[in-house]
Amino acid sequence: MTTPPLEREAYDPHTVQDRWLPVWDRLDLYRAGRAAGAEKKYVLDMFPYPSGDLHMGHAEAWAIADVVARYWMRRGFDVLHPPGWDSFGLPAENAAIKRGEHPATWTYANIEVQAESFRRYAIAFDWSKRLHTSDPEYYRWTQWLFTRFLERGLAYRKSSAVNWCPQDQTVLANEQVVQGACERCGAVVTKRELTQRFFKVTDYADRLLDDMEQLKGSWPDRVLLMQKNWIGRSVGAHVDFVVGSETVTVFTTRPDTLYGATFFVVAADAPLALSLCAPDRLAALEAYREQVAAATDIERQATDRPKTGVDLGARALNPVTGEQVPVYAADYVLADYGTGAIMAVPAHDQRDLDFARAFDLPVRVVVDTGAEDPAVTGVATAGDGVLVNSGPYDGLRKDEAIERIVADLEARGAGTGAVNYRLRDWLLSRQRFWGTPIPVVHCDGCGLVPVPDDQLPVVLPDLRGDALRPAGTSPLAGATEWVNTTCPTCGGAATRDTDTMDTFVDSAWYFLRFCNPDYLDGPFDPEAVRQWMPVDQYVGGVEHAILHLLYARFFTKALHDMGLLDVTEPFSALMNQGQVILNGSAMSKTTGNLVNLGDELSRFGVDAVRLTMVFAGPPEDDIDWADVSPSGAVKYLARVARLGEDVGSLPLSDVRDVAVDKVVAKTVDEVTRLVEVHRLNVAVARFMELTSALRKAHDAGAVGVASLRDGVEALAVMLGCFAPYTAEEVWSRLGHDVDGGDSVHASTWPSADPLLLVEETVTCVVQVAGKVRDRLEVAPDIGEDELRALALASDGVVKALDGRAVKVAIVRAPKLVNVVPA
RNA sequence: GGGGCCGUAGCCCAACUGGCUGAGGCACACGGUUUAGGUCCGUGACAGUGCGAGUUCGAAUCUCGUCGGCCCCA
Repeated sequence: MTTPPLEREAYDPHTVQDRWLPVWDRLDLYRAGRAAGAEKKYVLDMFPYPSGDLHMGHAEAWAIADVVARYWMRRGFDVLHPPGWDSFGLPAENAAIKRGEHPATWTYANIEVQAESFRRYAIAFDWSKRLHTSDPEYYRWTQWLFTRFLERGLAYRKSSAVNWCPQDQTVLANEQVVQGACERCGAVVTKRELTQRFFKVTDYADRLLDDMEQLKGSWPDRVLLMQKNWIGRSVGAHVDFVVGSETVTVFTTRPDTLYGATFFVVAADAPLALSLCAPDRLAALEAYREQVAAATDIERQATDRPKTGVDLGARALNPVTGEQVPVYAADYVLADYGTGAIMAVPAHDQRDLDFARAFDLPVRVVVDTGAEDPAVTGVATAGDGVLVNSGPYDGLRKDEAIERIVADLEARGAGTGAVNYRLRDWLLSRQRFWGTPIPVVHCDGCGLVPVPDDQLPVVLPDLRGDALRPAGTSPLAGATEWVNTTCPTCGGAATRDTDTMDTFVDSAWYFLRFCNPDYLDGPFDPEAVRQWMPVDQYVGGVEHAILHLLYARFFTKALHDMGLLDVTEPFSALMNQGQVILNGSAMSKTTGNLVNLGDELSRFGVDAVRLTMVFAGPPEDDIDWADVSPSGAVKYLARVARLGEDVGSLPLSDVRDVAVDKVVAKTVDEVTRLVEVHRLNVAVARFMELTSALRKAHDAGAVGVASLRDGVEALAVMLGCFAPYTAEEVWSRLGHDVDGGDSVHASTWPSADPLLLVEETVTCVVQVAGKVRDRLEVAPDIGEDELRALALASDGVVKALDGRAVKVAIVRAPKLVNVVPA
């Protein structure tokens, strides 16, 4: 191919993009399996939601992951890097209502726009692995998996007080309620008593917690910490209190404080409060319950909130002391945590103490921590200590006491050691349209009947526009023809379940489907999954630290237990890239604080935007677009292109220049290490230094042409992972027949000749009292004594000592000697 | 209230297990190139590492305190 000469004056990135993109498409460079037989690597970004075109955040995340993917390709690994879309969800539905369309119209149009942007952005995707979760070919298998969970009792229905978003008109999982508000729309979440479907995540609480051990070091610590806190395992005991004719079990982490339990509290909104209440207190309780219903969970749990409650006129029998203590209903105890009831130990729990002081209840110290009496100070003592006022347990240390008391409770059948979790089961049903239909049929005769596998998928009916308006029940209920069906078991009249699944169900297993998205005989191809799983590098925002990552881990473990998967953890390594912000705050359409990715790409070109993204700082740091300089990246890339042109046009020769070879080897060595540990910004800095060094060598007279060519070639290969277009341009300038298949993106990562990395002399710094006074060129393997003698005799040292005696000379051969004067 | 992270030039950020008063980029200044204050090439200036103390032969790096910012849990 004859390439038009590159204009000196203007390096136009768009020309270069237009030149290479079609060539790459034809060469099909990134297909998984190209390096069949080589060790595999699976690189994955958290797949995007198709809301409009790609934005700056996408550009950062994919730029980072693409460097990793391309690096591994250059290193000879067989790399899977697939594109896909998390394409069910509310924004499509809301858009469809507004436009009077089907949600698919908006969704698939956006997917096409994003796909084209990814292509132009030069992400090294294997497009043959593309998937969309809203395709019937995909959600068929989401339904199939749901049925498996159902069969194993891992999916179930129950009635409970659930989170309800009044804006989106649907229930939400606990994980989707952030600070009391809907994670998606921000509306304040309320509670509703509804029958909903759940996944039994709590069955896996221990393993989700314990298996994090194997993720340590390759997942960010803070993500592991957040998951740990979310699961919230606490060890303690269940203790049975008898209230009237009922036995009420409480969970406590402090069974050692049973002697200090001076009252008993049930959650005001729990049904238990009503059943324990004395008849003459019912009116007061009802009034209080109304008040409580109006408060949000955040308000209820605020520590500085005045404690309120109602005396239920009942007594609870403490199984250890035989004491009868008063029973209150209060809102600081939550109905859905533990058993919804607690034994209150005001001396050693701050909230109990606050309540005791408000209601003038006794405070009895049973663990002597050495601190002052909580009844006096108002500060509960939660620390370690020795038991007092505790009958036979007096004098025991806290941990001994816990052990003994639990044993005694168990012996008497009044309690048992227990573990409690903060984690709740995952509420998966939604009252919205654009999601995976729950494949269950309601039959009067047979009850709830799962749709048989051979009748999947249960395809969404064609609803559009106003038919999708949320009304508190799923829009699917309005599709009469769709709802009315026959029972797969008895053949009689039956109705379909009208709820859809949380879109987090779709994304809890997509990484498995990616291994072979065309597989027809199951949700994923066991052979392909065995080959590619687990994901070697997962890249995504920290906002999924709990939600998606917890669900994906749960699915992986559950599928493992079903014998469908070998692995127990889906993602071996996780990287959280930062956000792209502007002028110190998040980009937002509503405030106009926004940079449009398409505009930036038009102004600076793809490579400059990609390079700016990775050069701005460590991948996990936020990038303030106002602080960085895409035009600087443009200039740098133009410099590289010119270097490629100049060096490429030198007459071929075998002459080498060891100095150049050394600089190149050193850069290759360093960049390799930097990319391995994802210090991509530093790697770019090294590229810039190498570029300057090669430029200088070239301008100095171009001896050692072979070294120069090899240097530019190595630069092109490495830079190709970051700035694929410019690198290809340079590669082609060096004489490679890209059109014929010799693309820089099919080349091999350079290796640094170890011999070139060895320095034959090292500069030894000679300090006197910590200040540099001389430098010596010494052999790298110089002996300590020899170096000490050399240093002491050096001019700088003699001068600095000025006749003073030497107390000691610290020698760190071969790099440093520090002479300490007496 | 508890726990964690961070603080390097005007700005963004490097610096392996403490060891050469510290990389790269942006912005800036000067010189050359130029019709051009643009591009390019070159040169240069700018930091003693938030502040205070300690440990050490030696501290950006370790310890303590303090100020400031961020995150998680409660």
